[in-house]
Amino acid sequence: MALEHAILVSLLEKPGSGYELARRFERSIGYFWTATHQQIYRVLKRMETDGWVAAREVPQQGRPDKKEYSVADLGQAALSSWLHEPIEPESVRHDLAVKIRGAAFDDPAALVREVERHRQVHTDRLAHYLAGEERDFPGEYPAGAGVEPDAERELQHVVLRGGIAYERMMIAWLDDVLTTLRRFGPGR
Amino acid sequence: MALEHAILVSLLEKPGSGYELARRFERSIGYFWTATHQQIYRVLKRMETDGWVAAREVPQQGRPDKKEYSVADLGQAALSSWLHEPIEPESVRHDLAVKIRGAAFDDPAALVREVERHRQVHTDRLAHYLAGEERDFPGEYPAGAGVEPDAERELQHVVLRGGIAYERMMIAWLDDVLTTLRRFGPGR
DNA sequence: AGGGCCATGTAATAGGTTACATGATTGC
DNA sequence: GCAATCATGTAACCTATTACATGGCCCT
Repeated sequence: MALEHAILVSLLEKPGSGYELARRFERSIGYFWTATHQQIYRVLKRMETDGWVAAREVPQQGRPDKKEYSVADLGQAALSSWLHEPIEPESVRHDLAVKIRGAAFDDPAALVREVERHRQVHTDRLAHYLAGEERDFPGEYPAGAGVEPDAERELQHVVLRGGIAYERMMIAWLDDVLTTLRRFGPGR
Repeated sequence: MALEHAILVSLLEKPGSGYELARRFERSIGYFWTATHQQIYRVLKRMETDGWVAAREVPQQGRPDKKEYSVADLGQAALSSWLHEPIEPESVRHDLAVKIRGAAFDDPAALVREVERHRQVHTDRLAHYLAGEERDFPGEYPAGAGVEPDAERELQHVVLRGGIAYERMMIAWLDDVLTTLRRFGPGR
């Protein structure tokens, strides 16, 4: 119950078309909330009907025209009231944890490759986050250094630091998993 | 596409009724995969029709009879083939991260309470995990000590260690978030 | 000529949530 | 007497995924 809100945040950061939003949901905001273009177009249409966002036709040369959406007053209000709600206890879905527990009833060693593959994905993501941090927040430290604070920037940065901490934790844990799995020889 | 598999793993660890499964999904396996009783009964019925699980009527005194489910050969095979699939890139849904980025367009300081509440939830979960670890895996170390390995036990333990690492990471990150939010005075 | 990107959608299906429903027993 | 726990389900609705569909431009 919050794709709408993720879209509002993304459009406040920068107005854009459904297509552009779909691309953002493949990177940036998409690391914290996934959505496909089909979903986005559907929700965007409803949000327009409800007056949360306003569309502006932007003619383009050499490309199809696009509808650039931006947040309307009603959308801003909807976001604000969502931010003030105390809800959501985070529902989790860790396929890999289920697989690891399931491996006890199959062949634990057969999971090694799969876990290694996941480890690689997390290593790549970490590298990607760190590169983004160097690019967008160079020379900044968590505690700031007397510079006047820019909420949008700093909050984006703290979320990014969360992503970095998550990837580091995952890599360390997956190493633990690999050590554990390797204690069980193949073909058991 | 894996509630079935989570149920199979849980039933392999210990056969049980739909009700009992629903309770397990509130703790233990539920920390990695959430499901309500309605969902479980529906899926369990389908799994029975498909021959993945077998039900046994267990008469009880002082309580309604229950159907105890256990994994059938077809279910075991289905689990095995799922374990050998290389899939799933983990779809994420971090409401809080979206909220934090959204707070830049509202009142960052108003989020402090919400984040503190989340921090408390994670602190409680960590304490709960650590208590479970002391109870179920006393005196064990990640690298074992020459004892013969029991796959089911050790894999449960490594998953639990993942939960512990996750909660610790979250607590540290939420502290970082709080420090950042507090840099923006109230009523901005 | 073919593949990839830009741009927007519809349709069918699967999965998940919320609300409603029933009924017995145990403990306060 | 009332609430909680055990036990099982149905129905309606909302969300999300997968497949299908179109069409022009740009680059190799």
